[in-house]
Amino acid sequence: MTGIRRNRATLHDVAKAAGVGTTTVSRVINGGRYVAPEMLARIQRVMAELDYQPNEAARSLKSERSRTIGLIIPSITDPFFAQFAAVAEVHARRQDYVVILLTSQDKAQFELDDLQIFERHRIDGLLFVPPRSGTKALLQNLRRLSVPIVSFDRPIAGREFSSVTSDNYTAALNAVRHLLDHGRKRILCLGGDPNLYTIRERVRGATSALTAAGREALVEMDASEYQAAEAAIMKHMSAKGKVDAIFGLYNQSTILAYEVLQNRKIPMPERVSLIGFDDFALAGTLRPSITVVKQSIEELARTATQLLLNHMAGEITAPQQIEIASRLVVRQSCGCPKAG
Amino acid sequence: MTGIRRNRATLHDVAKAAGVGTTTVSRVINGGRYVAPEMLARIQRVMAELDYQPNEAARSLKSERSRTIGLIIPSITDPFFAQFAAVAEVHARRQDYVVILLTSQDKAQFELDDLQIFERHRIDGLLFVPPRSGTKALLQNLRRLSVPIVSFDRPIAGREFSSVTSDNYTAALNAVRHLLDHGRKRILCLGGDPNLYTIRERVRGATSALTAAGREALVEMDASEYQAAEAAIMKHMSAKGKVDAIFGLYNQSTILAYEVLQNRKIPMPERVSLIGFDDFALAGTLRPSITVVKQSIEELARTATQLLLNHMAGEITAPQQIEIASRLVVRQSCGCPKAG
DNA sequence: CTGTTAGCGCATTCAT
DNA sequence: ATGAATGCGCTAACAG
Repeated sequence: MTGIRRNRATLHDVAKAAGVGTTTVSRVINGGRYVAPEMLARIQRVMAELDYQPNEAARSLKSERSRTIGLIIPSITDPFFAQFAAVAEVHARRQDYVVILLTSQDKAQFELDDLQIFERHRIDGLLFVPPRSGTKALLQNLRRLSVPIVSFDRPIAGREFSSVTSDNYTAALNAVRHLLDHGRKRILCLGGDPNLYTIRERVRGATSALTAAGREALVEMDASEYQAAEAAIMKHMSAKGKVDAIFGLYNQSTILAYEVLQNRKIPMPERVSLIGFDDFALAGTLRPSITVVKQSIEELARTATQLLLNHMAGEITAPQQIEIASRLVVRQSCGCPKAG
Repeated sequence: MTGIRRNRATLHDVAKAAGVGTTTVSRVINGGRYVAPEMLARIQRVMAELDYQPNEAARSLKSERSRTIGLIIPSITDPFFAQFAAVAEVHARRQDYVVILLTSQDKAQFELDDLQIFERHRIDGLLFVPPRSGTKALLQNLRRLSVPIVSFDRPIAGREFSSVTSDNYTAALNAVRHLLDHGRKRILCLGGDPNLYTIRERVRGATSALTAAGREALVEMDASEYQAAEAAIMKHMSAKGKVDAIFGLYNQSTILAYEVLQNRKIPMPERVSLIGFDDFALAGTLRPSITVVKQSIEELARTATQLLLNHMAGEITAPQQIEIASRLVVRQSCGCPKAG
């Protein structure tokens, strides 16, 4: 539907109609302090009558605050980032900020483009997921923005900006320990982009646990497609030291591992047990249900947003690196005798 | 990280540094028409040197266009709406629009709040999912916005605004026919909020198919929790005319139906077959895999966004009601002898 | 407590 | 093809 923009009432119109100066009306808009109660009531009534809505562009131009927070995530269809966006929106809104959403497809160039758009829109703060490979250009552009910034899920090299991440290392270490405690000896870490900070940390954690237990760290990164996952798994199944457990480094590889084991009729968890990093819908519904490392997305997101808002309010000035603990959600696929 | 806002270069600074008037610089920003080639190059160089980025607030104030599109969806964590948001963002961006995301929790009051926020930000167009119950206040506020509007997934009463929806009625009708073709005689339609347009249409379509076939329409709307779904299903399983098929009216009820049948060890699809409305991750991975009605979300979203952009460009003025066809994705749960 | 005034940065007549 | 001048709607001194 198309609509002709009517003549909207301006602050001046309100002032005139109420028989007061513009300052007073402006004060009412901004909380009504130092305004006589009757005056305030009158002006509010006039504003309602005229359907007055302040023009944010004008406010922004004058006040140098756009009441806007920029959000850059790789993709909004990834449930992990979607939940981040959801939480950020809610908390930002509580402080009268509005979220402008831009996605980066995890591409460095897109991310730079996004930053430029945000520069033009003069956002007051930025929440963002850094691209796989942080370039020097990225750092430059972040500085140029000259607003508070908090990175999410992955830190930015240099500790120059605040970040909120999961305890990928520790969580992976604990997950693998859990498999070792089940008596598993040959554990395959499967899948994930090795350029990703989170994946690298998880591999590092898993490797730590394995070497500490005197076990070999088996890692196959290429498992983003069913074929590749199957090849990787079957390679290790037919080797002399057959694997007896798989640690899925992220959602996709966990699900593919599950499918491969199902299709190959390899008993799970009896013959091969499975733990995945990241919970997912239906992880508890599949048979066997899948044991996973569950990140506290809500807490991650809330922490990041609050930290940003604190920075924006000037309450915190030094950059902070915050890590949020994940927990193991024990289901059936690891070998624990639990119900689904 | 906190940052002090540096003195950003303004259009005036650029003009001065380039030794030209502000008009010429403004022309360069807006496409560079009617500017001598050398001049254009020089100004662009100066802009780059000064890291000049136009202030959108000022442009908006002056031009009455914010280069902003408002997007209201019930929730960003719902994969259906997330994909809508993703597609909208991409297409909006191509036309140099930025998307401001607001969620409504499917609450009428939130939606009104969202509209007010958008009114202040002077969005140039609105994409939105109407709340369950459209009030007259909603219509008023939509009109007051006085910008092009396209509703998504659900129409707005009155055909006053454009809408893009799925062919819920027809798709449901076809799905139930498919079950009837399999020789199923007692089909239970399960779950969904009866206040939702989409659900009502699906029930209507299913009912149509059933009555046309001389079958009774069995409908149980209360199945949003496992307990309720189980009670509803088992009630119809133990009745004298046992159900032999279930039509899940939306994701959640389909999944719950699947779980109930699994837990009760009711052979699927032999004893009871299942079709769900809406595809979902792992629908093809579960055993048996689930046959679903798959909406063309990408097409829905693209159509809605393009329609809005067309309205905004003034290329289309009359409101349009567009319906996008869904298709049946045949897997195992309906009884078809297909591989998973 | 309240009004007057002066820009914020830009797009746009209107000249030239 | 270019420049000077005006004002978009609002906030923030400042004066009262």
